[in-house]
Amino acid sequence: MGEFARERNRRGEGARLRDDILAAAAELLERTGSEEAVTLRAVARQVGISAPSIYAHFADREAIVDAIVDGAFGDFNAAIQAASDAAVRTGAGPRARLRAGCAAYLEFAAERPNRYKLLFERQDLISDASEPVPLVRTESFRHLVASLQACVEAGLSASDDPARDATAIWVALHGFATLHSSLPGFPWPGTDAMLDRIVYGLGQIREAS
Amino acid sequence: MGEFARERNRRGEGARLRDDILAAAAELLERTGSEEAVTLRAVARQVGISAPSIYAHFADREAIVDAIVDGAFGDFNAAIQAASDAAVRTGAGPRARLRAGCAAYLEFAAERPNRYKLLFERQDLISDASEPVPLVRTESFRHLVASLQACVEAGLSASDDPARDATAIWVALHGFATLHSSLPGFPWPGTDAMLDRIVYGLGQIREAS
DNA sequence: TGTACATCAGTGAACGCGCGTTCACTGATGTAC
DNA sequence: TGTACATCAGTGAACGCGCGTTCACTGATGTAC
Repeated sequence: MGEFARERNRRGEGARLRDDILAAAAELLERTGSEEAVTLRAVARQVGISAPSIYAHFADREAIVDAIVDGAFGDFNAAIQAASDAAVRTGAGPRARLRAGCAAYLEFAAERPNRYKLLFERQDLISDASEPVPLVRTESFRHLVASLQACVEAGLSASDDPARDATAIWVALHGFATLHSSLPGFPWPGTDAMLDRIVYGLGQIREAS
Repeated sequence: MGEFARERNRRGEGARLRDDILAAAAELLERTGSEEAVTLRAVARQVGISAPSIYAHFADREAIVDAIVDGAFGDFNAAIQAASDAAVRTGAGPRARLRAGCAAYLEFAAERPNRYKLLFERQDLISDASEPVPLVRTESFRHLVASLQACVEAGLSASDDPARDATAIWVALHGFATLHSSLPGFPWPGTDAMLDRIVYGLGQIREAS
């Protein structure tokens, strides 16, 4: 993944280049913050190969970005699931578990802001309204709904519509995540305080007594 | 603003071209949803002039986008202020006034989604953290804080930190506005119900009795 | 063990495209005399 | 009232750039015999 010469793969290991291309493209995207910056030639430069070599592994430029998006959703879901599971392992109740998942959401977005933006801000998603959304893209939302539902069942939330209130939590998390990284000059309240208001206020949950 | 021939301005009216260029660029941006689509040549085609003619009115490509952003913030602030004023005129209290402003926020974003995105999603805002933010860009937020503060003073909100809770309302509005237009295929709850949850849940306001 | 050869993992040059920007220019329009 | 001319509102050709993509190719590597 250096900028210069690169050793040719041994025979049978050509597929390794595919991973190098993806890693370079992801790095390029995270660094520049622009999907347009992921050009075949820029990726090739980053990997240390010639541009046409990419065609052995990806049909076109769009295929690279698609692969990054799929990988990003996988990482994103895994991070949230891991935080939620960790909370359960330490004996946390439904309320703390819900909050832990939401905290992981914000943490992922804060650590890889441009990768996060790729998940929900791709404008070509608009035209895809006809075909069904891949499950991997809604996994974390379904997890959020289930977490809030568990709070309701445990008598911790007064929500009469967990799907609606989970949606409200999601849009607030998304708004905070994107604005917080886009406008660092804004006088932001602390992330913990914001998280409390978003999770408890929108989840209709009584705060810790 | 047609795609073809265009009558030359009379002498002394050359500045009219500036307005035509801005209108064409704004239309182009709203239609394509991409800031990159606002190229000098595309704008020139839209207006019906040659590309170099633009240099008589704008220093470079960036200057056009900057002018659009300033105009968009002006329109945005005016829409929110107008809705808030209209509520006051019909005898609404602080709670209804706050909600009316937030409703206008979502309405503006729903009607001109790409123009709205330009306000808070420009990546070059990141590097501007050093210089102060123009007042026009924070006007609506200050209006939101004041509206929530008025609710607190009227005993309608239990908020102990209106600035923090106004920020929470803002990020939720922003998240809903952007996601709602980006993901039309998502099973969105009604906008009114979402608005109630966002404004009352995050503003710590008792719902209408 | 040696060698011809098929295959793999790429390369380098070239194409046409749209872009921002520059430069010298043109032709209509108003104005000084 | 007539006319020379300065100015205004643009134009058209050209530049170099990076891009996606194609095409014919090359040279190392493993394998069949």
